[in-house]
Amino acid sequence: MKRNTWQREAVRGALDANDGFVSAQALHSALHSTGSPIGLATVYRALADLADTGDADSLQSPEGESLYRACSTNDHHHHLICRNCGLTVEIEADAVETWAKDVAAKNGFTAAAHVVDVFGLCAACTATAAASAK
Amino acid sequence: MKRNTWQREAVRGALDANDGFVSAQALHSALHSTGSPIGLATVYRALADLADTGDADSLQSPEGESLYRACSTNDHHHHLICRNCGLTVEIEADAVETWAKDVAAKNGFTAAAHVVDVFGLCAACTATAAASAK
DNA sequence: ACCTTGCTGATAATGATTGTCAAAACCATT
DNA sequence: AATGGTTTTGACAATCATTATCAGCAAGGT
Ligand SMILES: [Zn+2]
Ligand SMILES: [Zn+2]
Ligand SMILES: [Zn+2]
Ligand SMILES: [Zn+2]
Repeated sequence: MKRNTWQREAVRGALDANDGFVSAQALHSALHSTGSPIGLATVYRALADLADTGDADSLQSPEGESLYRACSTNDHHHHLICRNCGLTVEIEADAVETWAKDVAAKNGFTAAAHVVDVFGLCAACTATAAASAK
Repeated sequence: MKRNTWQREAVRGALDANDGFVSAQALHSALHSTGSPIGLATVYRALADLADTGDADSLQSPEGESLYRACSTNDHHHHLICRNCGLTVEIEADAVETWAKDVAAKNGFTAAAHVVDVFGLCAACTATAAASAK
């Protein structure tokens, strides 16, 4: 049976309080800074659970770290992520969905899944970068 | 200045000899098994170089490992990868390219890059899986 | 051949993630 | 509210890929 613990709530809450994708380590730090004594391993476990049940999305950062996010919908969708501040925009892309399905089928592949993420600099970070570059 | 060493050639050659994406570790093992005394750190460095110069493509496996591949073209393209045997098919997707550019621009993002990969089971592996499942 | 300087490789260090396991927390039941 | 079977936790060790060190080697220009 699956039990309810304050630790799980804490992780879920911390995820919700965050706009963009966060690493397990970052989330653990954030929780600690608010006085929570939650353990690191527990944060990892809670995040893995949330990802399993579809309550959170996860992806690999370009550096290979696992990042997690609580999304507004549990429907399949993708993300546009600021590589500087982590700001994330959820995006739908029916065109990409059908394209992925087609290209897999045309090549005889089954059980196809896909990874589609766009990384960039958000408007705010772009402005900051331009200012500091002068 | 950039020097030519047999180590670099060895890594490039080993990459070429391989159909799909490989990890640095796997490539190092493969080289060792052919009697090459090349060092692990050197394999990592050579692969990073090849990826930098566009002579190799790299991506993060779903498990977070960095994988490399020598592609037939150095033009921008994506991959359809068998998650069982590693067979890789290079795919172009102009539609996806413009979509990625558009979605970034429409949200005020600059310096946009994207990660687009399709994972599945190739025809051969699908057949094998079906047979053993019976 | 000589010299300068980039390259190599054995090894240590790093850093994220997972495994361990006794103690603590849950929760249905008494 | 106390009990007991089970799950979860958390401090810490263990993994595992990747990177940093740094002294010795070698590529290329002279
Ligand atoms: Zn930003
Ligand atoms: Zn999709
Ligand atoms: Zn296959
Ligand atoms: Zn592309």
